Amino acid sequence: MSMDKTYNHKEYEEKIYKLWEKSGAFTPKIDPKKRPFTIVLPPPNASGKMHTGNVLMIATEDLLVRWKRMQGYSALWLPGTDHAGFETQITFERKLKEEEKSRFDFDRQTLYKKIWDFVQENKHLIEDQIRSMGASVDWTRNKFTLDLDILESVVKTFNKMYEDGLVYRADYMVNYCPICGTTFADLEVKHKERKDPLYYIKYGPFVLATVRPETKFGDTAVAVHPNDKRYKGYIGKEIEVDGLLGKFKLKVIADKFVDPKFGTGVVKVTPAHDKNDYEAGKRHTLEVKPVIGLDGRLNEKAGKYVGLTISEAREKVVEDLKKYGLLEKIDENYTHTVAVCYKGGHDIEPTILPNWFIKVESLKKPAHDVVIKGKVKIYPKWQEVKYHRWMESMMDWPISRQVVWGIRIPAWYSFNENPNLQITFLNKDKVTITGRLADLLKNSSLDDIREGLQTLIAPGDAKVVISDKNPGKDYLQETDTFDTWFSSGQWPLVTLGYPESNDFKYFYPTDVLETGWEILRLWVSRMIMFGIYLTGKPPFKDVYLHGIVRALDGRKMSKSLGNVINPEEYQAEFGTDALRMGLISGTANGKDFNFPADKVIAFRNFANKIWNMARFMLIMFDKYKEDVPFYSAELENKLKKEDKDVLKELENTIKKVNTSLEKYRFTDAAESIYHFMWDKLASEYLEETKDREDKEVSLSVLRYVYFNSLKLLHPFMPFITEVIWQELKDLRKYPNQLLITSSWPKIS
RNA sequence: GGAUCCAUAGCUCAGUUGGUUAGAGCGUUCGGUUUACAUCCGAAAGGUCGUAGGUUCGAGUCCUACUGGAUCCACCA
Repeated sequence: MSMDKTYNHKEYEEKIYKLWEKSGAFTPKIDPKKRPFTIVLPPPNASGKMHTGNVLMIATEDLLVRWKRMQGYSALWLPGTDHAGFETQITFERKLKEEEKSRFDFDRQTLYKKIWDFVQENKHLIEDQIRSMGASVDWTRNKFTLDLDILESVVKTFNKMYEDGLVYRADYMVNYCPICGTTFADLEVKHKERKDPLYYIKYGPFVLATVRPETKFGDTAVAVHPNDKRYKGYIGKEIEVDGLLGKFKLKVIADKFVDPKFGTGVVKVTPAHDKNDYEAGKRHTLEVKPVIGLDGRLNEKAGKYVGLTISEAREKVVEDLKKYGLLEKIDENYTHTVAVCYKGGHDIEPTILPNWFIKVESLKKPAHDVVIKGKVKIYPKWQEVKYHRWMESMMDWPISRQVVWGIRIPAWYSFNENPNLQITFLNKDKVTITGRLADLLKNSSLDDIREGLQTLIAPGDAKVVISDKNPGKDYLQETDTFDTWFSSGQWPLVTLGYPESNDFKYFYPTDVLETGWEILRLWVSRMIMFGIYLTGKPPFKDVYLHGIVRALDGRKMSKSLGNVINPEEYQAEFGTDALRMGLISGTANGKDFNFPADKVIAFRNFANKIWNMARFMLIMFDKYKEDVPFYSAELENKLKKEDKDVLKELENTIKKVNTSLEKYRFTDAAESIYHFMWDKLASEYLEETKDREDKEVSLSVLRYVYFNSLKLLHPFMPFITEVIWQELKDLRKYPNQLLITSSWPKIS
């Protein structure tokens, strides 16, 4: 008898985790006699740190897996980490900056190697945190999104899609961030409200309003609304404009996208740097004239303004417009929303670039159907609407990213056929050189270029070979990498060793995909598309979407607001079990919720409560052990009313927990165990046993009910329940048994 | 502009198909050294369920409008 008065989680958690892992409980066998139950862990960022969302995710999935494992399933929870393209590269570049370096100081393979090392150094941090959370994941099957076998599999899928005619390359108006040097998907662009000056500038016979005077060098038309009487006479005509670079002529077009009420009802059209204008340009076959380069600076078409950044150019252009009397007025109180990239919050510069695309038309229909037909169920049900709306409106998917840290697209350009490749590379003297490939080859060898290659931009009509290997010695590989979601979209397949492995055959399709609702479209929809495309089967049966854990003030956690909650502090102070249970019961139906600090405390208290129940049992059994039989049917005729009551209530609790978990109503399950154990078992029944003469009956019932309660509670609070299970070894029929692999309580 | 969700005790939230005195945790007040636990025990206070209508024998729960808040999508030259 050596239990302290209070439960000290720090003393036990690590030990217990090792006990579980060593026992092999985390590693399910392929057993034809058992039914498989599979969850693939949504891989956290390999170089990141645990945040509250991860904790909720792990708590929820561990709960499901432990429950199924105890029910006798061959339960696999497959862990892994994500290379997290952008995020990691940005983190790494911040590190480089501290060393007064930047990504431009390295060729792409050196940079890749450096990031690889950086991630490998940090990967164990997140993995250790997953361990400390008590996650019963199978570490023997641990994966990383850039593991060789994963990489091969992802590339193979791309090849197959290419052969199936689902891949194409096209010029596209992309959301380009000049600071990050890469494009962002529409979903990754955020809209921010901001006040910017609105300039009214003279434009030939017109005055028009714009916030972006610096793009005027790329204007190829002026547009008005077709019904706008003020300008009817001009439609279809050419006007002459006095510009900062001299006189030029522009066509006046009529298009409904113009809002006659905005400004003066006249709009300059810049197809190369505005989405609307680009679309309008296509309708009216306007010239597309880019004036801003990928470095975010004005190019030679901007004449004397060449080389200025966007903001510098805006300032200078406005100044000059004033000087030449071309600026009519400035509205300083104009508020509009601007597109910014979701990583750094930098302004997005819409830009035309050739990009790799996936045709989604044939993929999205079946992926939509499986949800409509209920082959894939989304919980909570009300989130399903978001899925339908997305599947209805999904457009072709741009999958290329201009970052190094990712899976390189297996496309190859031969130098013979593509002399116009735009190349940037570091030569042997570490000098950055940019130019047409054919020109560069006059001074450098192809090998030097390949060695020092940083980026390659192939024209839209480039001749390309898709191959997982270098097709010949005069080829250069595409420098773009896959969108992270392209590879993680195949995660349930590739982690299980698709298509041939025994694991794949046994564990696929998986059972539950559990994740936050914010990546329903980015990730879940893509997994369903890939799953059906490659195997004919959706990759999971149920999707459970948890809410977002917000800060204590009800707002989203963000570094800039300074309201981020570090889960580790709660974990250290109140214990992992309390933190997990607090989060699990913080929300009932997948809605967003504020971090439930008071519930964490409540469950710490609860942990202590059941701890002390165990102490009480030790004391009692120390006294009466020999006289107390294990509970069985033979005792039934000796039972008193309170015995029958507590047994009945245990049954009800088991039922309640089962049905709640089947419906993913975790809070309901948690609350019913909590109230049963505290209010019924501890406050009522246990008190009654103190006065009972027939200790052999009451203690037998108490032990039976208590142990079954521990089992029910185990998936929610795994550490303390297992600790008690071990502490009470001598009170159990099978002292060597672990709670984690014990059997789930049955209803008689 | 399109859409979704939310509004219940001081705080954070439950309340699943409309059905008896609306619940929990935390907090508050009062009282407890009963040998498992003060991270405990006992008791109490506290809600016209955002506002206004409607459907119904009956509405926190369904419908309409409004007010306030959150979020998503699209877009703003």
